[in-house]
Amino acid sequence: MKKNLEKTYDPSQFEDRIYKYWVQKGCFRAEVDSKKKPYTIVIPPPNITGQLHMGHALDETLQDILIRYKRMSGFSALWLPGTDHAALATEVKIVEAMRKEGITKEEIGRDAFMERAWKWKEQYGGRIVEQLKKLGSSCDWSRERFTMDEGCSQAVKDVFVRYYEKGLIYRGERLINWCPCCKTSLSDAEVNYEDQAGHFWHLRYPFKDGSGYLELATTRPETLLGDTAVAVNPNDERYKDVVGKTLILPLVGREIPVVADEYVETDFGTGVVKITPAHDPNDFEVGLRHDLPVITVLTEDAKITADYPAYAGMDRYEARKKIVEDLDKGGYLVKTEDHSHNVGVCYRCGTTVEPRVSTQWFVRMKELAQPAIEAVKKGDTKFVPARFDKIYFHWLENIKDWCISRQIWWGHRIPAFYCDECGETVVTKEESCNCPKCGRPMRQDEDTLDTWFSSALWPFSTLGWPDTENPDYKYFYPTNTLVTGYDIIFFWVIRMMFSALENTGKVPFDTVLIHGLVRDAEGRKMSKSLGNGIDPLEIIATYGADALRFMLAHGNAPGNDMRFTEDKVKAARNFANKLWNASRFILMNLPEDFVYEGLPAELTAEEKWIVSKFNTLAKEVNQNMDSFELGVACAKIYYFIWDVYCDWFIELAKPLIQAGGETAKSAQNVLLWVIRGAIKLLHPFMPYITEEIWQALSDDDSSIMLEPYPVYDEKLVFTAEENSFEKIVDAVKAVRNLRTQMNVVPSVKAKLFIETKDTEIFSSGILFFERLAFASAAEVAESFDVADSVCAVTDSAKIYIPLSELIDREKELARLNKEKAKVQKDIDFSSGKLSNPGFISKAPEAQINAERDKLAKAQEKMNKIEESIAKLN
RNA sequence: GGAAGUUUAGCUCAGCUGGGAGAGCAUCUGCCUUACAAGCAGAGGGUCAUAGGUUCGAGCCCUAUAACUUCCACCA
Repeated sequence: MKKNLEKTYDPSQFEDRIYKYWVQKGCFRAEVDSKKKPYTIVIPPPNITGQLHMGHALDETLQDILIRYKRMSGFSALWLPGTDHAALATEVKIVEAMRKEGITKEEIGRDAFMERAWKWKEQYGGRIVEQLKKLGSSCDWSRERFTMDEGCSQAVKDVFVRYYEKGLIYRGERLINWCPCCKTSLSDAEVNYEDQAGHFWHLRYPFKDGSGYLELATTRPETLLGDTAVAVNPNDERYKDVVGKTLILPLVGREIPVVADEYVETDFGTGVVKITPAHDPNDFEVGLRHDLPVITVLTEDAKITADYPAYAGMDRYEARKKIVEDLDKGGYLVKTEDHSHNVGVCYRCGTTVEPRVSTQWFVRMKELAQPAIEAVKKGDTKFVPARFDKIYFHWLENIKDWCISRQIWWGHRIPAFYCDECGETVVTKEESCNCPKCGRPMRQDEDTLDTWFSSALWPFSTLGWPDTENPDYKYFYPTNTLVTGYDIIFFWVIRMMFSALENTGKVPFDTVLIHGLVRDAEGRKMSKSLGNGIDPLEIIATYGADALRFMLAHGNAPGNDMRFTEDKVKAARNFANKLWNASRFILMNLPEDFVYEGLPAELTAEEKWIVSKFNTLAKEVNQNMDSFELGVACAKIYYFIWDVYCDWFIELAKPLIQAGGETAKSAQNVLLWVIRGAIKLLHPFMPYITEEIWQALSDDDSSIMLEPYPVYDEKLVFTAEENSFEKIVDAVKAVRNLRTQMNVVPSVKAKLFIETKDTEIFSSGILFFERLAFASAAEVAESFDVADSVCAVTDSAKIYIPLSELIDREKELARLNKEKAKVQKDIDFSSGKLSNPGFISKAPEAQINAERDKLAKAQEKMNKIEESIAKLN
């Protein structure tokens, strides 16, 4: 079995090689297997425009940990990968690239543009996938999907037609969010709000009858051109008399009414609002209530329309300036105030969104939202952590209809056809169609669908739906865990929920594991504009994917943000190095002809000690993993490997190996058994190093990925009597501690006299004292009388160290008294608790017994300390 | 305006259904002990934001307060 490991841990030497090995061996492939339970994760498909960032790295790491854990735990575990066409984001990038070449998309036309876009996809779409592989992601690449591949596109059409036939989709003229730069509509979720400094212009509109003016305030004077009314609150005493009167719109001369509407706040501004139904969502609603005309004054790129010659062609901000000027000249401007307000911007290009009236397709949300709310209320789908269900409910309960049509080309074209002759509309899955009324060829809708419309179907469209007999769909759907950041609950999780319930009748997943953001060391969001982003690929190149993964998983709780610091990655790399060297030590100390036989039937006390600790670890790790406490599981494995296995058991094993013969052989088998188990537990977190070590420790080329995950084993539970090695550990610690306090350098060895009732255990541990407690020799007896010595005390032993030349009676007395005070505190605490009638009568029995046990041990220790003090006096 | 989160050692953060506060980094002391100085052995450091309450017992549960962060809505 002996294969050597390189002297230093260098992940760049093996990570890529191992990934290839896994792929070649088909380790990631999930099979439909009726003998196994399925476990499915669908990847949140990264955009084809994307480059791997820390957010992806965290998201993929968590998914890979889960999928590897489940795969090793005997599930048929499918992690289904793929990418998203990212309609608008991609189109923006392509248009940008074309602009540099001096071409516009209108010039080349739709077909040529699509050809170019597909080429772009071929060129860049694979990049992010290759980057995912660097992380060690164990996706089933044979099932890789794309939101615009044939199957997904089919599902999109199918759902659209289904919704249409059920009346869940409609087309209509509404005021929608419009990006004048991307020249498309946006859904509510695609608008971000930011604070902008602006002005508040107080204007006065004259009454037609010459009876003076009505003063109002606005942040957008340029929309005055589209005003069709002025509104006041019906309960506002100040304006009671003006309701119903007519005003003359300055600069335009249009006659507009004063209407009364509850929407107007009496105590904001002057209590008078100009109403521009075509360019403000609230005004639009007011307009509907009062049957006001809707006058669009801005073109699709936010310039004043030709209807207003004085301003025609001016950009909205240019027009604003000019109109304010003109208002001032005309005596309509009362004053200008500074005012900061929230402005909606396009989530892709950051341009200020312009509300605009246009004909769009909408999904009727009320009916769809209800089952999605109920599914989470019933617990069919759970959020981890649970608090995120509040955000989910809040959004769904206040949801408005979803604008799904986009005026761009890259995406799924809306499967609706219109007859230019008779105005008939047909929605169909067919590529083209003729008018059912007049028989003429129909014209397909020019628009495409919101990119999230196809993402919403991802959990089932990727598994073969709408073919509900598809074996993958039948076996792997519904999926199990969805892992994503809290920032896309609205965009994606909610839409998957209602889409799945409506179309498949089932929730798409049983658990949504939410993680936070990876921030920079100062806690700021990583962003391109700040330039504070850290490239995961660079970190991988320097420290290895295992170190990055471990860092991302370690000590992070679900839903919480984390800060990225290189120090944390270094700590993770150091841990990998530690494990690497421990493995190297084991290999170095195996004889040439060694054959691993597994856990020996007879175990020594120290072997039972480590086996028992490992068994407990396996139990806890499984529990933590099952409840998504990955960070906790990770920390426990770290602690076990470093602080228990390396710092204690390997040190204990050294003298055993030196002893040779059966003692050595047993120790070597236990060393191997535990490390093999430990790296299996660690494998989901650090897949590469554990595989590399596994293969070095194995005779064949089997993969650790295919090993069963360690679980708690009842047979490895020992009695308290058998598990007494902890007493030696305590004693060694006490001796070390004492020596440090006495400033004894390690090179000074001393003989130990161990006074204890547990003579058998301590006798068998003598060699450990020599090795770990700087002892030249050790003697064990029930009683000693050692002159001129200092004394280390535990609850089970008193250890005399004759270091006469170092002993200062006064100092030793002070030290023992300090120790005594500490133990006295323990005694007071426990006895106080035990003499509390409330505690005795109400606390669980196990708790009481544990307290009694603690008290007994403390008293034992106290007796020993008092003896030592007495001896000094 | 509504909601959520955070507040624990100098820094970054864990702490599972309530049972004497933990890690990493940093600091201090001593060690090149034949796997590892990316290391080993020790040490110091916390009124768990504040004030109440529930409980035999509270970092954890309840109420209020404060500071910070985020999300949603949005008043022209």
